[in-house]
Amino acid sequence: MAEAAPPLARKRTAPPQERRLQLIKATIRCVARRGLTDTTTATVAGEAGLSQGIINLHFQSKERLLVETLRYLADEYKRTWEKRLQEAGTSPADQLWAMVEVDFDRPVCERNKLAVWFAFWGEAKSRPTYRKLCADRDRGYGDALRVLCGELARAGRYAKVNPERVATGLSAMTEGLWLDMLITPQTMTGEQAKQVCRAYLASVFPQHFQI
Amino acid sequence: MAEAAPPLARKRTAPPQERRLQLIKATIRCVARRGLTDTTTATVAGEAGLSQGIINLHFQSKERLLVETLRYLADEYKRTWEKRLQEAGTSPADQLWAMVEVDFDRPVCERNKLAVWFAFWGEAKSRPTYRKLCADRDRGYGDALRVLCGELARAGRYAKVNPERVATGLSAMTEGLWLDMLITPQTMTGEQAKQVCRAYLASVFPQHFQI
Amino acid sequence: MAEAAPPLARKRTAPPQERRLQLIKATIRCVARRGLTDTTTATVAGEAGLSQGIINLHFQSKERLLVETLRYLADEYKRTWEKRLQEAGTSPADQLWAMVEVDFDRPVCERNKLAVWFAFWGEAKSRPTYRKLCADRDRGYGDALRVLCGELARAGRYAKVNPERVATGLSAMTEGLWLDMLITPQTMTGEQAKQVCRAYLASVFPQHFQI
Amino acid sequence: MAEAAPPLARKRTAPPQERRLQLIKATIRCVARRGLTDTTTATVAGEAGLSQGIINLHFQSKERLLVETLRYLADEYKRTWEKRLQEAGTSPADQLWAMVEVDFDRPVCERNKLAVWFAFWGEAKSRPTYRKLCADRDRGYGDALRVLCGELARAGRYAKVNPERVATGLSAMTEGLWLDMLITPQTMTGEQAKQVCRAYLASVFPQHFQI
DNA sequence: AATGAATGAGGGTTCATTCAT
DNA sequence: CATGAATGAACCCTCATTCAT
Repeated sequence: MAEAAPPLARKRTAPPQERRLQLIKATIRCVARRGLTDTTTATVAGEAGLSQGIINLHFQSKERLLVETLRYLADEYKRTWEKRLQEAGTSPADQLWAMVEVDFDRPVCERNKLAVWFAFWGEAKSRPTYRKLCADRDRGYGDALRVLCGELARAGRYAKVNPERVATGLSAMTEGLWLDMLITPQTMTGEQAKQVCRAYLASVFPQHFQI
Repeated sequence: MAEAAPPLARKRTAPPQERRLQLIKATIRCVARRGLTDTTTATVAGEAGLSQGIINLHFQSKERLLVETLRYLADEYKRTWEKRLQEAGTSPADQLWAMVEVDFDRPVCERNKLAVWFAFWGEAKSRPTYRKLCADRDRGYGDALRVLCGELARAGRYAKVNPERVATGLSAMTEGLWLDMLITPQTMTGEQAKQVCRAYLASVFPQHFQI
Repeated sequence: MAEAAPPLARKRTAPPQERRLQLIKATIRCVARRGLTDTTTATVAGEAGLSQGIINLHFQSKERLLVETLRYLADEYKRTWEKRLQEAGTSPADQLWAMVEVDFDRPVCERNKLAVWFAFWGEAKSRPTYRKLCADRDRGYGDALRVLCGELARAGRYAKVNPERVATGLSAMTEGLWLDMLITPQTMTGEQAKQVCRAYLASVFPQHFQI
Repeated sequence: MAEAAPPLARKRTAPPQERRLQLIKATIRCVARRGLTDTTTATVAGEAGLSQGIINLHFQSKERLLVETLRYLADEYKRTWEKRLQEAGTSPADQLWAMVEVDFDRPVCERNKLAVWFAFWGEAKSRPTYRKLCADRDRGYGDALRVLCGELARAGRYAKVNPERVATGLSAMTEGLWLDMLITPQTMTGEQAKQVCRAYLASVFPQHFQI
């Protein structure tokens, strides 16, 4: 997993923030590898190379660890697209494409993380806490997409385009493509997924996107 | 569901096939209401109004019950779109639209069932059995979509359209829209979802779909 | 422990009431043998010759088992003195003495049960539930004692006797004697304890009790 | 308790003897407030305002802390009645009454300490160490009582009085009254308890005690 | 002398499964 | 075919104890 080179002897004690992150990353690997139903505190602690009690020491409960893991993913997601958006310049089309790429590049689009997203979505209906965190992530990304589609539609005189619907459709499409990457990784790669999205954008905004 | 007229008092014994279906339906309600991690055999049996041991009696194990539930959903899905396709006439555009509608109409698109799909997808990475069943469903539907998109592309002289990518994108979009219906049901209904898909089809096949 | 002759093969299933009693008796033995702090659900289940989960099956929680055990002891105590009182005839002195004897005869005064009473008293300050049950037992017995002392005081023209105080003192004395039986069983037996009480009664009601 | 004048900021290090006492007092409060089963090393350390590891540092183990706490109570008890006995003059009756008062005055008779006594008695059957300490306390006090009752019986020509039994009964009575103070504090105060004992003594030694 | 992060054995409890009825 | 009392492995969590600081 290419972790930062650890000190020769693993420290017996570490700053809380570091331990928490270590455990969250172990949780992601664990949920990806075994699913949420087979992820136990022992499993996560073992994956982190730490002892049984460590999770309750740092997170009070397994449930809290899971929530913090979801929050970590959502934060990382947001931080990533906000950064890429800044780097993408000022052209709405470039920005829109940058948003698409975020979804299919690291650090967001690792198969482990996709698996974890689906694991939480799978519990979302019955867990308001999860649902809210998922909804927030969605809304943030979706709003940015809507703004960009709107700008593009006006800029390019795409009279018939309903930016709202295009943004919603694009956002949905990336999530569906994640599912394909999760379920049939051998027939759907990040690059292919980008092309599918590009084809969509090309058909909606033909002046700005070509396949 | 037009069940066979029940006797006045609920039968204490029933044909196995009927009991199995009853338990599968209880499982769907249970997983939707409580999530996979909180779904227990007792919970399902209780939801079905039956006794503790009933699941092992009819399915040997909890795991088998879950697999059969997933299989039931996949079968129902397939049966539904095959039937609608037949009823849709011979126009590729009509057929394509029928396929979209299947995804957002009953019996496929109930919020409970969406929740269950996501629950299984959430475990799919770590459970080859689930993954295979999910992949089969996807492939079946996707293939049909590809054929229809191909026919339409040829029929309409949509030279630039890559039917493969359109089909993949459309299929992904419906799954992503399901997620929206699951996570934010108040901002995404089946009708809205259809319109988002229609907008997509209209931009790809403007001669055949209008918004 | 002189249980009712069991069937040759111990029944695998038993009426709930019977199982509960079996577990309560095992709890008494366990608490007496190991103390409340070292009494675990595993310990009790083992003592009863049953499996781990049995306690939660029949009592929902360890705490409930303990409360029911206390309630059992309190009920048995009450039942026992009420019965003895009836059998003791109508003379207040005889009745009073019967009450004393109850405290130092079976089934109430077994060393195991004394140990359990003290175990609960030891937790009573911090557990209102225990305290209430203990207070109820005390009050019931104390009230009966007060009535009898009052009758005796009037009947015998013991002008200076304050029946309330005598009853309270007598009740306290028996509890303190239980402590002696618990802590130094080799120097305090039930018979000796009775004599101590008798000496007390003889000094208060000399016409009715002789040493 | 006239502690040595503390420095402005609480000392981070203190003489071991002082720390031990501090922890013993914290233990008494803790056991009284939460019971022995819910008293943890963390709880005691927190009550003392000190850190997790402090108990093992000063007492090696939790068990030793508890034993030392019991020993502290027993020592304090002995010191207290020995001192009061000295101050009580030479009249056996006065001395006897002083012994009774010790049991219902500070520092012995605080509800917290009563609770702790009962907590240890509750474990005494299964813990020889506790039982021995309790027995020693009892014996010391009981012996003194026996001597005094004997002196009084001879002095007052109480021919029929068995001093042994009276002493045993009196000692038992005070312990039983402690139980009343513990379980139903609103209906039994130290003063009332003394009166109950006084009534007992008045009936046994009418020339020396009046109600 | 004191801290508090870390450990890991063991606690109460849950739950898939069994089996006598 | 159906029940539900019983089992026991495994879960999450607690807590006495250790040890680097």
